Amino acid sequence: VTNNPGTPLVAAPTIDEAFAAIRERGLRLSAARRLVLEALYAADRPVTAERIAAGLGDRLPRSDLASVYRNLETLEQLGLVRHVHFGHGPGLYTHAGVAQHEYVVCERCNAFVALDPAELDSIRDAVRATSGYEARFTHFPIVGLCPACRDD
Amino acid sequence: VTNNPGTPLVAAPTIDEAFAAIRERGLRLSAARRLVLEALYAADRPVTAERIAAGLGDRLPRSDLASVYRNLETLEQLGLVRHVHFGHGPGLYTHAGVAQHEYVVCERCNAFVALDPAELDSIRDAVRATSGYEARFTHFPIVGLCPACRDD
DNA sequence: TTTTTTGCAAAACCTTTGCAGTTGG
DNA sequence: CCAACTGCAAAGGTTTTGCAAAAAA
Repeated sequence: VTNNPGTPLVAAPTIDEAFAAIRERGLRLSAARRLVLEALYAADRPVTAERIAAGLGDRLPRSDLASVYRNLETLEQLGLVRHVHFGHGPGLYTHAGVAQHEYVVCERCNAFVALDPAELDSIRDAVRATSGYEARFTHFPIVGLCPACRDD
Repeated sequence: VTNNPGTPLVAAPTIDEAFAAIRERGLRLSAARRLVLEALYAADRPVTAERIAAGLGDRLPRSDLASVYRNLETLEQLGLVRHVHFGHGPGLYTHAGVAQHEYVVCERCNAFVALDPAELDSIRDAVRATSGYEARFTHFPIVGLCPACRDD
């Protein structure tokens, strides 16, 4: 099972479409795997593996952290999950059932904005003009100071 | 001893100015501490703490990893050292004896370009216009695909 | 039934911390 | 001399891996 991250089988899948995609790949929809997706769709914002394993603070059944990590990896290969790194600290995972967001994060207070890729095209253009690189802010976001922190 | 990272006592210090800055703060120029700076100035590109402790592959004496980390932190507080995170993997440290570089890194092959902050002003402007955030790419770089990797 | 997946334990990896002994000034 | 610093060892936080038992299809 290999698939490029960011290349979902289904664009912006609902949770049921995600379940179907798992079966279509010949993978099993185990309780633990379903729970990971349920947590991601319930949180609907980037969350840590730890928090998923804790059932989002016991709103859902708890599960084993190692299995959560394994399932997140599998689901990411299927394009059903993505993860992003906000500065130091653990990675944050989201379901792919939203437009493929890119992020701008505050280095100081961790406040973030999630933007549609199209909104960042002017930034991407500026990066391309300056460096020749094709920037993507889905996995590693733009880091800086939010308006509040900028003014101390 | 506290100082904002990125606020060096001396702008773009030579290694000898760095030595002097340590003494001016009442701190000691121990052998281990000198070695950290010598490694950073010898490498002249971002390197891991591990590699510093290994004497850049035995080009310099080896030293203790924990002490290297402690010294890097101290030196960073003095504004003589900075560190940057290129994707996953260990942090990379540089001396501050160059213009305060900002980085653009390839997510795939790790190739990077170090740019002077002024060169990134158009990018910073685009980020400010899009998000209101004041972007800095010194600690967390812009991540994307380099020209070679973009074309597979 | 058979292959995948789980749960637990252990390890891997990077970084920090505690502490007794050493050293720089 | 004495605070600052070191080296070593141990722990902390995040993620991965090995393996026998359990469960999905």
